[in-house]
Amino acid sequence: MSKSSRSPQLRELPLADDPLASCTPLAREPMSADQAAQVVPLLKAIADPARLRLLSLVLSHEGREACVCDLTPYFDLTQPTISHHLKVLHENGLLDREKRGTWVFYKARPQAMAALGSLFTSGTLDPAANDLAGAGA
Amino acid sequence: MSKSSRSPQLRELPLADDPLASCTPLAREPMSADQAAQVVPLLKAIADPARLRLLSLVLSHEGREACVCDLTPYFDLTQPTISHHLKVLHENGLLDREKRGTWVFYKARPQAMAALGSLFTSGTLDPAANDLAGAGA
DNA sequence: CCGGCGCATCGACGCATGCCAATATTGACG
DNA sequence: CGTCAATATTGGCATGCGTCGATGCGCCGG
Repeated sequence: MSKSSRSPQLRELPLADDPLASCTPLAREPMSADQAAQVVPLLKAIADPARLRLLSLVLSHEGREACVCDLTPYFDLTQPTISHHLKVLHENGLLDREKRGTWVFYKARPQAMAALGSLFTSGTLDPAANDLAGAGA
Repeated sequence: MSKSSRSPQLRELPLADDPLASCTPLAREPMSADQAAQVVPLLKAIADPARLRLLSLVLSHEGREACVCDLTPYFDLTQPTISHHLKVLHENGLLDREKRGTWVFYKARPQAMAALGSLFTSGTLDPAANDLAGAGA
């Protein structure tokens, strides 16, 4: 029910050919538009060089947290821009935000990383790890 | 050497606190701008609902390959748009392109998925899996 | 040889996004 | 209470990107 007119010759391989393709949830079954709409914001959030590095910097920092003044010197960007990117990461549940005195600390959320990793490795999107979307805004 | 003036109180945790953060390459060490520039195009490629679903559709199809006429009916997009998205996925090494007669088949590249997954799970970016950038263009 | 079909390319349009300068806000400190 | 430091917000600008319609190209059947 997928062909248009004259169906092209298909390889009717029973799947389970190479190890990778049969275990990642992306390959288990066609992802629905709703599922995609859930995950894409997360991917968009890390699909930026500054944000990906920010995330990595926070993750590799002591206590997996860092204040803005720790992160800014790593970039050629202005402080408002860094702040903007951190906001995006926060609104998508990738970073927690905690104000301590004058400083604002951003802390990594392992669940978010797990949710992203599960796209490529583990079982289907874990709904428990998916609630991370409710963190921001 | 990272504080600005009066250093805020830091948690000097020796890391290795929870299982996840210490094993993903993003958390091992601060990602360099060059590394980010390598990975970001891949992330951008899948950070789109249509492209993510296309990738999933191909991955879950028989033989992990599909022709355009198989994919188009899943979307409310025009054929040129689908073709454009497939081109993006191809240029970033996520899909292989093979013309068989009238039809063009797009086939998943496991190495690309592995490269992406390694961001969140395995060791640092595998250079062997990274050559996938040279597939397109 | 010709008509149709599958797919790609092109050009244009509108919206989203990254960036900065300027300014506002919040908390610490005297 | 006034000032300064750290961070967030705003507004505006330029670029990027997703989308479509129109069109071009290659392959197959008649």
